[in-house]
Amino acid sequence: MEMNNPFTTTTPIFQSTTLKNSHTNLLMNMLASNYSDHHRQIFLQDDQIMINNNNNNSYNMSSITETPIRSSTASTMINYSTARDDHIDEAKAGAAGKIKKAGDNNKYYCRKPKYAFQTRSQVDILDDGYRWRKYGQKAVKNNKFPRSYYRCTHQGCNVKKQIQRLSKDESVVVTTYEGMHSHPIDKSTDNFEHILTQMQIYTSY
DNA sequence: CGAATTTGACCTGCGC
DNA sequence: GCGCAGGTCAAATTCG
Repeated sequence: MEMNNPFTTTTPIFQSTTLKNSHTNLLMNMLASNYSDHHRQIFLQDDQIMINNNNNNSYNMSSITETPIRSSTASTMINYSTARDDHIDEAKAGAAGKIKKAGDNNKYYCRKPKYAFQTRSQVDILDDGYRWRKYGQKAVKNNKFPRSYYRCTHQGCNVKKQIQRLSKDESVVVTTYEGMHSHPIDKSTDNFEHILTQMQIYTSY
């Protein structure tokens, strides 16, 4: 399963508006200019996401095992991680890019990219150009705000995202995407500047 | 009336 | 096994 690593795209932010097939990548590129480990650390503490700093391919079963990359030049995008895919790949057990199934060394799940970024925003739902349907909402431990779960409505595209507001800083919204869209963006990108006005990139601390 | 959301039930992994 | 936490399902409800 070939996956696009979003961080490998180095297109400058404002030239990348031509990347109409992935508005998410656009946002990530936009954020890819002001990264610090400190940001990531803050996020990890707030959201209690475990991170695998050793990058030693010892992935957990958990869908939130992290594989940080480009630690010196990445972005306010918080992390890049792997999520368990739906189907099991038994043919390539042990190969890079697979997650070992717990309790069964012969079964490996495929990996999907999973990444998050945080923005300062008055509204929870930022218009990223794709169409989403909400399918769940859960209370989160140690957070007074609920987490909302969305799926891309495009047929055959099972990209998901989660949105939650931080308890410790109510102005910060964390959006986590899982998977890569397999189709063009659903909406015009004309409103991209409107997105920018919704967001204030997290540059303090 | 069809589509989207709400929301409690249900499922799974994990730690004890 | 049991309880907790996070994630998903799906019937009921609301929305456009």
